[in-house]
Amino acid sequence: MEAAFEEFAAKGYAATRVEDVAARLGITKGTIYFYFATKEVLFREMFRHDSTSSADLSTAIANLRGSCADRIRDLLLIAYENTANNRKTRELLRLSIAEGTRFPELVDCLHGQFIAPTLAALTALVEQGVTSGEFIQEAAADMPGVLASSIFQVTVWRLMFADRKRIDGRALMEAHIDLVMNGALQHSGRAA
Amino acid sequence: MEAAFEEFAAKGYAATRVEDVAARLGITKGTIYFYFATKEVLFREMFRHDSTSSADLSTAIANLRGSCADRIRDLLLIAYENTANNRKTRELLRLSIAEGTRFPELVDCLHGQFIAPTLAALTALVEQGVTSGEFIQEAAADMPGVLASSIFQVTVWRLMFADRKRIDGRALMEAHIDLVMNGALQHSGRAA
Amino acid sequence: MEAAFEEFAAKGYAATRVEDVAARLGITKGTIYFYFATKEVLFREMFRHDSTSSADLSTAIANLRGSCADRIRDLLLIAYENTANNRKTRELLRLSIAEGTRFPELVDCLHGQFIAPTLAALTALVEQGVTSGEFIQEAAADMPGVLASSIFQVTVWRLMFADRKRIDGRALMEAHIDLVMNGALQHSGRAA
Amino acid sequence: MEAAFEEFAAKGYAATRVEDVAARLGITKGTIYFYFATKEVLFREMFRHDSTSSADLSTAIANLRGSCADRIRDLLLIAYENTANNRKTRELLRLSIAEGTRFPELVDCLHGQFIAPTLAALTALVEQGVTSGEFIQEAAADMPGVLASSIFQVTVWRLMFADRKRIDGRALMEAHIDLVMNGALQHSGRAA
DNA sequence: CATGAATGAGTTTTCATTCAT
DNA sequence: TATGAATGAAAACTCATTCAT
Repeated sequence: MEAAFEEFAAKGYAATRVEDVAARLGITKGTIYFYFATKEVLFREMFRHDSTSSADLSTAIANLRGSCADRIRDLLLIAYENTANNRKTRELLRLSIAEGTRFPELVDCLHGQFIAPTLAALTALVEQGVTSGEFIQEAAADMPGVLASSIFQVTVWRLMFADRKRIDGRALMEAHIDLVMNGALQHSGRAA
Repeated sequence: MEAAFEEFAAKGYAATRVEDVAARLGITKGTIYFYFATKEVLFREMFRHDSTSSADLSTAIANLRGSCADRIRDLLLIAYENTANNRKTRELLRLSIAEGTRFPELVDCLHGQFIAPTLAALTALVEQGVTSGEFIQEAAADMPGVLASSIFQVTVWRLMFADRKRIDGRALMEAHIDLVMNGALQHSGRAA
Repeated sequence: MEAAFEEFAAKGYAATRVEDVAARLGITKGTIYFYFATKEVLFREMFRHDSTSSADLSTAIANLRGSCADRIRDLLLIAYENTANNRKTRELLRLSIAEGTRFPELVDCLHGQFIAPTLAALTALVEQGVTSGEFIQEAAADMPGVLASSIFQVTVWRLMFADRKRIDGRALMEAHIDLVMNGALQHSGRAA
Repeated sequence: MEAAFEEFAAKGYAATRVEDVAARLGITKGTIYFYFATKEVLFREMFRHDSTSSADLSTAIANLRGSCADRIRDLLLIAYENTANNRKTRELLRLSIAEGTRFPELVDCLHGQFIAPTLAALTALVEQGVTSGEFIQEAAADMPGVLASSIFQVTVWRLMFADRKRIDGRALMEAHIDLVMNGALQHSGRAA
């Protein structure tokens, strides 16, 4: 019965009433308590369930083809679709930010499911690119973090503004990747 | 009495008790209600007060010197200090994400105070850079958004992990700016 | 659970605590709120229930026998028993007077249940009496109102003085009817 | 400062806030407490003041002229103007009915000021009329009460319905007096 | 005299939780 | 399994009352 997700996502942990979750399912409070000992347990299990059930990246990563830059681009776009552009993941991030102080393990769970694997894959690809001479040496250490940043940006933007201020997430992702790869400065010799 | 900020930031709107806010000030509930009609009013006024009172960027922007790239770098570092690296602003962002559905005007207030001015200043600087030939034409449209993304990233990271997973925000900011300016690819001719 | 009547009748709307009503039933506050959304709803439903549930006059009216004067007398005595001499109705009138400004629909409800039907029945009987020549023409218009007045008087008297100043309601009713029918003046020719 | 009357009359004792009374005077709560020890004292003094300050009937009674029937009619009309048709007295009656259980002395105060004197004067006039042969013997005992009843009726009607259901109080009073004096039955010989 | 700030006991209302059926 | 009634602890909010200024 993890459509409890809808309620918690919409109102937050404290403001959600167990009865609301039940009502959404057309059942009564009592039934919820038959399956979950407390509201907190319900929240935890919902969160764990929803953050675990998502498609994992490993197969996608294995199927990447092309230059490192290409594979990074594709990986980021996949990650984008799975997180910033995926309502469920986005709302889990909202809950992580909102209730993170109260439920740190859940935040770490989300980290382990989405953030860590993505950063790890990026790190691997970047290292390959440096080894193969595709990327400059100095960029290696920070590239994974820098590349991932627009995913956070788009996610937060959507959580904050919903439909009030639209943003073309995919275009921003692509522009971001492009700039990080090629740079914005006119002169082509390396500067800074 | 806007140290109500501490309580709301720590526990969120719904989970904060008016009495806790009072206790933090060494006064009683009744006194809070003498000044604020309801808990909601207290929250709104706290939020508005704290998001308005912050130092504005305008003077900082006026004092920027150097090339466009230099000024952008300095502007972003200033913005970083005022937002991702400023506890109050960071927590306001947490509240915006957590309670944004319930209080959209507050989210928009925060946007008007921090996000919009920063993006506007970045846009102006980028345009200057394009006009002066410092930046390539194609980068212009997306650079402001792309440049700002690491601020979101660092903010969200800190909100989620607090001290559990440290991040060197400033270093990431600088690496991000550097990469966006120069690019990561080895070959110096423009690609993609 | 309309023994909430007792509490509201005894103390008025504002001075009655939901907890008192619960205590009278040997249950707790929460249970009251399980059945009634607010104290106001509880009051409204109690009032409506108690003013509606009372025995209606229609059958009693149908069974009246004798001259118009006799039937009027009997009708008034029945009305007296149902209102001035009926604790529940009396207290509903108290609440109507006390809380009428706040709950005008309830006052009108009481009017529709008790006052209007009684006045209508009286009017019908008086008209019959005039048609049949039993009553003088000039008395017709005002008789219903005049006849009913002692019911108000006795009710108000009891509400004000309870047992501190006793009043023989029925005797006063009968004397009232008798006087209205026959007049108090010695000379038997019609005067003024 | 007995315009506290307005507040208590409008909302009843329990629902009136001391602050409302102060606000009506453009002063603050504290000032009220400078003059009156408690809300209850304020209410009592207001009630006593307003029920005492009214014009007394004694001089009016002394000035009555004409037959007993005429003097009774005039007395009742004067009483009507002073009570049923006088907003202040009417509202005091509302308070007597509403808060009578809590403040019985006030009810008795109102009785002593308005009801008892009127009934006493009526009783005296009726006795004169019986002695002089103007009224029939049998009517004597109940006439005062019966005559006064329409005053109660009109008062209660106005308290309950305000402007929602108008009533011509004076016409009803006069019709009532007329009927009690002359009777409604066609045949002029004494019946019942 | 008058006020405005402060209080704290009390009241309405909410809701997680229990449990007999 | 599921429910609906019931609870009680807690939270929002109210307001009579106090009192230093």
